[in-house]
Amino acid sequence: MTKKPATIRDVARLSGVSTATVSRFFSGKESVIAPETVASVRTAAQALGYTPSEIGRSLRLARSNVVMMLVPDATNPFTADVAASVEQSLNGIGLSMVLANASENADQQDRLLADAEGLRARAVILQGAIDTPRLREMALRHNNLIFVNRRPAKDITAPYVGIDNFAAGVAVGRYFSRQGYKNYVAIHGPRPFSGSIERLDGFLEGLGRPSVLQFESSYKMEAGYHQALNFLADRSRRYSVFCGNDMIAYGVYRAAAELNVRVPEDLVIFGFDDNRLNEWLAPWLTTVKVPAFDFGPAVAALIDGPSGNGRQQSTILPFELKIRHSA
Amino acid sequence: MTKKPATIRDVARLSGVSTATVSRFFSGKESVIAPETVASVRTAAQALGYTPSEIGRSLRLARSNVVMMLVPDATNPFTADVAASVEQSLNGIGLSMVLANASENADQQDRLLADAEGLRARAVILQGAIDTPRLREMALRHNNLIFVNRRPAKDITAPYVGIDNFAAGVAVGRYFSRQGYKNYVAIHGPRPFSGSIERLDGFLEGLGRPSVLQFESSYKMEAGYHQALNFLADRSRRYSVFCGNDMIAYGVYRAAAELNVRVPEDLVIFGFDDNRLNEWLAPWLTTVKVPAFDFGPAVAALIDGPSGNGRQQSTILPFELKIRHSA
DNA sequence: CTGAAAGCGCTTACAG
DNA sequence: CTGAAAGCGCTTACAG
Repeated sequence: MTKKPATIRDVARLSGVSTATVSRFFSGKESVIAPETVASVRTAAQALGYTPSEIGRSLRLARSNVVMMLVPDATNPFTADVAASVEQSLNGIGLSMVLANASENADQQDRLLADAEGLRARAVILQGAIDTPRLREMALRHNNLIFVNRRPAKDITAPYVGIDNFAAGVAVGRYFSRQGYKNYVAIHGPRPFSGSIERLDGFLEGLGRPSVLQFESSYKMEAGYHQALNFLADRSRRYSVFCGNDMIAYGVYRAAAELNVRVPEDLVIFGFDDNRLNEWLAPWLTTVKVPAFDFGPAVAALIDGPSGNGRQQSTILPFELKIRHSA
Repeated sequence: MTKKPATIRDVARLSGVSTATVSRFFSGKESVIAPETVASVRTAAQALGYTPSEIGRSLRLARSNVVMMLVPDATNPFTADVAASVEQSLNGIGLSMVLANASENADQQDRLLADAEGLRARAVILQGAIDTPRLREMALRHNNLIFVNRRPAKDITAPYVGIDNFAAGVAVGRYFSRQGYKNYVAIHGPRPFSGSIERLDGFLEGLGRPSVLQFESSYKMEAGYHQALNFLADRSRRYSVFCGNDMIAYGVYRAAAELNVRVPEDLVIFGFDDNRLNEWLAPWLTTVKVPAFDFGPAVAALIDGPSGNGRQQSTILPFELKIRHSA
């Protein structure tokens, strides 16, 4: 800052009123103030370019208007859409959202949780939480944690917004089984993410638990690509692959393309999320559609109200199988 | 928050020292404190689950550790990569980054600028700034604005980090001209973004200013798709299209696919950014590569130092034509 | 090595 | 309708 910003005292002085009155003006209590006073405060504030300090206000009110969202990977389009949806809903109730990248890394997540405490964040939204001691401890101390897209660990009580991952896995497993696919492969997400395991377990359940080749992978194209190389070399079988998310599926698809493996003739691919890229760049991908834009209102409802004690129940969003070309 | 968080006073009380000493411990002045004192403070803080309030600290120090980045569209993968790069570099020097979506909307941008002032953000990074009165006024009042990827308006003095968009446009124009392309089309980004016009003007310059069909478009797939429909109906010509960014190019490509227009035989497409999706989902796209991951260090260098007065000169990053299949 | 004290920018119950 | 005053959680120059 070149000049230091004007304070409430500067405005009070210039308009010849007390800071209390200026404060009332900026806290939406204009109706209590005499019209002439309102006018003079407004003029003074404008002349000084005054914007109330959120810091001062937060300190006084003992709560900030900042909500922090932790995401495992901000470059994932599905994650970005969920974040955009939540941000919009939050703005609608006067809150700001801060986005931070945990990068699928437990230490990084814990560091950011500490930051959120330091900022006295109004709420912490965890997209794809990793179960760590720090997180458990924080859940004990606060009731402002919201889990999105992946459930909290069993013994953490906190609201969850997202689909029923197990049920979705079951639906995919049943579909595979009905279609008569063979040579099942599951490239699931990291085990520390509860959602990864739920999707996998559901899939096994839906299949009726026959043998399934399992690979653990981060939720990235690169990882899906490398995992696919593990089994695609064997050209004698037609594998049918359930991917932990669409990004993994893109990676598998690319590996197939490079090896001249045809989809779906020689390889079946099923994704998860139905991120917006599918419509434009991967219209061939059969996947589970998760309604990214329904997250915002559901999350906002959990924070709503000045007291911050929105209802604490979880919201289970619907999912849908989107059958397209690849399966 | 269930219980209200512990304060520095609680820790002081429990450990039997003054708040000054606790403060010193948490501000990295441990070396000044007697070892036994350190130990007792540490124990007390742990017992109470104490995390220093960033709000109290910010108020006292009259500066926060928060940097706000405004992006035109967080779901654009290029934008997301630049943001990730900047965030990482900022974290490296103890700063937090807040991401907010201006959504290519002047009013929304101005609202967020006000938020940034309220938060007393250490710096405001504008990816794709829109030239508004509010922005000019703010540039006058502060010296903590950093323009990324699109230059500030001519009469705003603030550092810029990004490529030379005009030069990149020239390079593409020359390439079109050398290849003997005809029926030039430019689908450029919104005029309020200086970068859009620089790319377009450069393109015209490189071409030698022959007639060019021009369409203004937001930087989105949807928009590129709809703009392409304007000229793709005319099957008698082989158009050669310079797109304002890769997202627009994806939209054009989809329109072509739907109309059975072959690329590059019947239609030439040139993108801009070379976002990470190209490697995986659009390996056919010829484009201008902008080094997304070089932005972070360059931006951090402008903020560096506790006084916050990093060198104020701009950084011009290199660009590169990536010739692939579509042009 | 340590503490008492002032003050950062706000808001609000209280009194008028 | 308005103001004086207390206090939110910190840090730091000053004194010891």
